[in-house]
Order: sequence, then structure tokens, then C-alpha cells
Amino acid sequence: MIISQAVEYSLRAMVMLTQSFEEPVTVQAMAARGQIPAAYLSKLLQGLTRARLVTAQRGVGGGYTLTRPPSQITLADVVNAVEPLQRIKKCPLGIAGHATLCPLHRKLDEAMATIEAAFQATTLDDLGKDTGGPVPLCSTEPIVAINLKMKLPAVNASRG
Amino acid sequence: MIISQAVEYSLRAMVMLTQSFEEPVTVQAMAARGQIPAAYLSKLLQGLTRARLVTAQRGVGGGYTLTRPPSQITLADVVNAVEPLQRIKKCPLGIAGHATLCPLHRKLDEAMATIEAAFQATTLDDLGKDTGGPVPLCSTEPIVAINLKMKLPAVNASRG
DNA sequence: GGAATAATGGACCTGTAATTCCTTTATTTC
DNA sequence: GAAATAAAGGAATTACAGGTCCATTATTCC
Repeated sequence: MIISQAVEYSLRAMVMLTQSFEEPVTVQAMAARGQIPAAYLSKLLQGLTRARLVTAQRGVGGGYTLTRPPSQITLADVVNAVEPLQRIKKCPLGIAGHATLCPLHRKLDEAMATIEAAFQATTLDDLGKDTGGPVPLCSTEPIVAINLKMKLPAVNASRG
Repeated sequence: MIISQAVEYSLRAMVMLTQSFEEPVTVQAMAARGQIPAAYLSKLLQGLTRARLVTAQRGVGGGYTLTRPPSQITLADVVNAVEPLQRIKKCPLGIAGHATLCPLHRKLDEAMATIEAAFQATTLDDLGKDTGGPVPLCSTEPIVAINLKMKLPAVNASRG
């Protein structure tokens, strides 16, 4: 895959936060809607918090919110916060004595440069509106319908 | 990373085979020169053999050879043989009821399409000559010099 | 045919990403 | 201040890519 599971999940979450820019969204809500393991998403969001892309608010009515308007957050911001896509700047074989990369690694780095550029050029806002197709995150159905598929957070359990 | 370690190693090996298109190259030789764990490379080459990109020849003077001229093998061929880069063709969230992808996944798929195109457009032959820079695989030094860094295949041991 | 060379392949180990579980801390509401 | 909500975070587990080891099979050379 071109991006890790962690990045994919993080992007889904960020898109959801974009859609609800005004009010905080809980991990549970995002996990359910984005089909992401809740505990794992929680970890990812902690990372995004440290990267200052989102802020957390505890307690009732709390959840996560974007720190900046979606138009000012790029895909690259998110990707780099989760796991920086590292360009090939020097020969992976560690051979000294030449300045530029060999053709193979130059090609690979070019590919990454292309991706990087595309990610830098795309803001969360772009994802929220740019099309005539389905709304972001594929959710044309009401959220309720999606939640039915989820294992609900234990109706009768003592979950904290 | 944009490509896995397995793909990176495989590409290195294929480039080395390109450089020695006439005569077979052994796993040991490629492992040493490409700084790849020999046993692991062996597995990778077995995969490339099954994918009909290389052929193996056992015994003295044996090794691996490309099945086709380097000009007829693309980066995409190699990548797909090792681990196919899978395009996003339907919504990863499995939500039915819409034909096209949501903006996020459309973007991600676009990125992959770009990579795919670049890989399809580049042959092994391209990597062997296209530049004025360092020769392929960063090796401007004589191979001997590189081998000195390697743990040699046991001068005094009973390795089979 | 025996010795050396080299790929084949199965089994196993290892490190890291992905995931779960549970306890703690902060915040709100009543 | 008690109860409920929600994030924070440590610890452990699982899954899989990456990597090792060793015995086997094929091939060449003498």
C-alpha cells in the first residue's frame, strides 16, 4: 500500500472533523462512522494532538476539533504528523563519493516527490467539496444506518 | 515508505541483473553488492522466478538471469510481481449505493495511479543508462571495495 | 561418481505495525 | 461532590513483513 493503515485512519478522522468543524467529535463517533478500531483511533488522535492538528476536549460534550480551518490543513500535514514520508536524499547503500542518486533511487524519489506535491496541494477543505459525486468518506447513507453495522458500545455492560 | 523493503531489494537485484544481462549472477553476489540479506534475497528471487521475470540456473556458473531484455521489463512488472500496488476501485468502507469514490479515496487513488503510470513508463533499461550521473545502483567504486565491508562467506568454515 | 557450486523450499525466529484492554485523569452536569 | 462522559496513556496481544537457518535438489567440473 502507498500509505499505512495508520495514515488512512487518520485521514478518515480528519475528514470527519472537517465535516463537523464547529463542534467536537468523540473518538467513539469517528470510530463507528469511519470503521476504525476505537482504541487504535484514540492513539492516532493523541498523535495528531501532539502535532497540533487537532485539540482534545474532555468530558461531556467533548471530543476532538481541528485547530485550524480545513482550508489550512493539507494532506501532507496529516501524513507527516502520522508517519513522515521520507524522501531519498542520499544513497540507501551508503556508498560515499558521489553527489547525486543512482537512476533507480532517483526514480523512486521522483515518485515520492510527486506524491508529496499532490499531498501538499490538497487541503482538507478540497476533500469536502470539490466534486459532484458522493459526499466525503463515502457516506451518502444516514449515519444511523452505518452504526447498525457496528458492534455497539455494550448496551448492558459496565464500560467506562 | 512508498514501497516495501521487499520491493526495494527486488528492484536492486533486477538492476544488477540488467547490468549483467549476458551471464547469470548468483544470489551471494547480488546480496553482497546490493547490501541485501542473502537468504531473504533468495526468497525474493524465487518469487521473481515464479513471475517469469528471471530464470534460475543451478550449479557452477549458475545464478539468475533476466528472461527478457531490460528494455522490456518495467518497474511496474517488478513491483507487481513482488506485491501488487492495489488501486482503490471501490469504497474501502464498503458502503454500497454509489458508483464513484469519495474525494479522499479518489485523491489517494489518483496518487497511486500517478505512481503506477510512472512505474509502467520506466524500464530497467532506462535505469541503466538515462543519466550523466553515477552508474546504476550507486556503485561508482569497484565491487571489490564494497565487498570488503561485507562479512565474507566464511573463509575457513564448512559452509556448503 | 564424488566434490563443489548454487538454487529450492520448509521451518522458524524477530521486529514492528496494528490492535486490544484497562486504569487514570480531566471536564461537565446535576 | 457524586455520577457520567470523554480523552490520556501504559501494558499486553496479535498479525504480518522481514529475516535466518538448514536440509534438499539440481548442475557442473574433475
